[in-house]
Amino acid sequence: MSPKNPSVDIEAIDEVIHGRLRLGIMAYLSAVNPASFPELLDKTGASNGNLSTHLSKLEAVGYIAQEKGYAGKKPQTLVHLTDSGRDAWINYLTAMQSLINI
Amino acid sequence: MSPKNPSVDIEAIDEVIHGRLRLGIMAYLSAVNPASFPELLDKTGASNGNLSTHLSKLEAVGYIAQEKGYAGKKPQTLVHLTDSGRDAWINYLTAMQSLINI
DNA sequence: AAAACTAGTTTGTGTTACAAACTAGTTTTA
DNA sequence: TAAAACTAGTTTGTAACACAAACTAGTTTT
Repeated sequence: MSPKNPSVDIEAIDEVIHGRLRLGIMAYLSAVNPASFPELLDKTGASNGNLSTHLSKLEAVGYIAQEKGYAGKKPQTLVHLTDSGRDAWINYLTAMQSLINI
Repeated sequence: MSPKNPSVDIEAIDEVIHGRLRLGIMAYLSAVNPASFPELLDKTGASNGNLSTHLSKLEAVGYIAQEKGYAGKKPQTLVHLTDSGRDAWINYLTAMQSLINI
């Protein structure tokens, strides 16, 4: 419950998703699931380090899962959106929509 | 854009607006313009200090203007959305929409 | 066998968000 | 008429965050 009664409910915005890069990752995964690390690098334009960090953050809250395997002899991380992540994404969209429409 | 090759243009998201509280401020001002400081406090649920800081940030980039006057003998700051701010808001909505719809 | 490339992770630094503490004036209460 | 409480903000200190550079580790090419 909000302490006041705000008509712009910014508390409803999930900060874990809201961060710009994580938002991009989630948006992309909502359409393409799973996606590889290099694919996300390319689509989001992030640096390796930054992508790695934010994937860890999304994984820590259970919105994605990183499946570390191999494509031939090269290591390949596949990033999956989890059920919980998809739920959170839907909630985020709903919250943003009601905020934007006031 | 083809649904098989979605792109996520996170650069298009205006970070000044994207911050959660600033997003709330802009969203509220897009509907109620101008709004007083206490009104924004109430509607966003922010603390005074935090609201003050973020208003300064929005003012610094020219998205809002703070008109400091009096209501009777009490000081009253009226916060106006500027034309530039309204443009930025429209652009933000557009960018978010294309990111969300992939 | 050295160089270059792929696929990431760790680390260091500047930026940001937030609330607590503060300033300044006004109204109420004792 | 003092003191307390309230309104309306601003400044400041700290913890969290974003980001890129540097690093690890293995693979392929020259």
